[in-house]
Amino acid sequence: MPSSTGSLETSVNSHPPFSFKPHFMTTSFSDLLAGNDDTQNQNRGRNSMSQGLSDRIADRTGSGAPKFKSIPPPSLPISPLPFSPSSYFAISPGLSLAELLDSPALLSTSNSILPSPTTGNLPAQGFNWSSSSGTYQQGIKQETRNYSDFSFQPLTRPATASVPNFQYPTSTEETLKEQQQVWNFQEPIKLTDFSAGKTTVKSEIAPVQSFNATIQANTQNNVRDYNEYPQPNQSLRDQRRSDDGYNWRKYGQKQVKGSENPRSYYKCTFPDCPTKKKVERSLDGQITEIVYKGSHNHPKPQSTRRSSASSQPIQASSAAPTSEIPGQWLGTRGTAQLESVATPENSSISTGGDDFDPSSQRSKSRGDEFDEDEPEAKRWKEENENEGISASGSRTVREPRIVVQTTSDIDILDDGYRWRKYGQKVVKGNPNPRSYYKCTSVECPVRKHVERASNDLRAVITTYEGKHNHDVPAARGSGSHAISRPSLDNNNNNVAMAIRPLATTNHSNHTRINPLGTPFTLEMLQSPGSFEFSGYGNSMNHPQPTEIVFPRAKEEPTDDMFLDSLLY
DNA sequence: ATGTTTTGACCAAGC
DNA sequence: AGCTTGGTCAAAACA
Repeated sequence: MPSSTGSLETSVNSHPPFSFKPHFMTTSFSDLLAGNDDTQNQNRGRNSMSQGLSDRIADRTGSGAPKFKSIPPPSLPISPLPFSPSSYFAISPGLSLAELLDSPALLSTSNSILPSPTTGNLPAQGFNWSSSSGTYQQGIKQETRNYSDFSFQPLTRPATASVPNFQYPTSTEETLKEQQQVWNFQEPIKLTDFSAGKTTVKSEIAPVQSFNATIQANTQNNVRDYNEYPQPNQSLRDQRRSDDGYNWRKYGQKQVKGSENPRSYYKCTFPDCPTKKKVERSLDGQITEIVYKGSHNHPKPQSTRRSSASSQPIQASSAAPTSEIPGQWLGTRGTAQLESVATPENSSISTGGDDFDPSSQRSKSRGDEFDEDEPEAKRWKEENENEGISASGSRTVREPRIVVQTTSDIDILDDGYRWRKYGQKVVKGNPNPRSYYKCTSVECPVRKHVERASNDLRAVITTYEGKHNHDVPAARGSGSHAISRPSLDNNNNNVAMAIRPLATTNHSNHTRINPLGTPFTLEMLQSPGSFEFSGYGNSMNHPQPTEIVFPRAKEEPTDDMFLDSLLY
């Protein structure tokens, strides 16, 4: 292995604790629990920054016109971990599960689903993850505090429910300003891996917190008129600012098999930072997939010259944006640096340890960083809603995938079993990579692979092979998951295929962490134990380190049953 | 002068 | 053992 591996292993260990801190409300759960004033800091920062927003915009654009798509979505503030990480996963004391379930956010139906290419995502799981507490979380603290400081803090305006605000007001500036603090969590985020990261295996000290997160900005259903927003020309400088805040150095490019899109390899330029990312972009320059690996072991550079501005080609076409980048990249004419968008932070997911320090520049000023650029919420929304926009306003179907892969190769997919990813391949006839997983149980022969249908990116095909010779492993920190769910054995054929057509409604921005609203699909009926929720909207998948477990739809064919299981 | 990108070559893993 | 493929290196080119 390259030398980089070595540094990776060492640096990762120093990573800060992982935290997942959804700021569904003005005050995050964790804040409510711990009285963390980080949010306050953030809010202050945002407020202050919003004051000078117009000025900054004017300064930047020269026209005063806001540039909505030129800048990465607001990175989620990553707050320090002044207390047990478990609190990050805990539901506010005053908020019961029932309340959560009753909340509009949870109960609202949304058909906006977007499957992870590798796993279906059950929004509920994401919710579980974010809202649960339990032994697993403690385990995180104990075992993996050195790794990822994972903070998930969508800041939203006050809400009655503990869910991100997915609604996105569109027109007025006031609204936009207001939305600056709103994180439109529309992308299904799958967080599947919290197991030990392989990058730290050598250390043999403490398993490192890691996770796999797949963020899919599938927005084809949320078509918005491109002309609906200002489309100022974007200067190079501005575009350079449109990054994830980190500096990346491109160290390679490859043409991967099965895809005509070249893949670029980037490393974080910070000394000894193990973070890498792969960016795949289509021939027209649009990013089709971003895969992050590892996590930053340093705060985001404060330098005005952020990341790879250089690392990403800038397509400045003032007249005819031919290659709009999906999601946030598509925004302004010209283009974009994808990476920025894709960065876990921007996605409200951060593997990096940066920002964990409340006193860090980032923590304090993150809001500034983005707000000064533009209304984040709007941009974010657009980015998520739009898959691609041509100069004429027509859209292309884009489905950029943002995958945070950290170092672990153990996945706990949402079927309750633990899976080890042992390969990924692009098979003939389907340009979409197929992720191969093995059940991690000893001597269990079951394997499965997941791929996105070639003819319909909204469909995910999950194929199972073999039969589990064991029960569903108890969920870490809970076990309820395993308990409630019948083993795959019960009806597992040697080979089962689950095809999950994704809903194609136009309500992605309404997507919520809503296990109930997710349509039951063919997969639920066919999948031998694995029901993978997905959504265009918010969908976070998470291993089962949570106490709140949403049973698989397959097993809970009805909402009532589902609720019952949750409220037992 | 410095840092980044490009790109062909090399290496390792998987089959 | 050989082939394929993905990931990385590193020198040259570029900014």
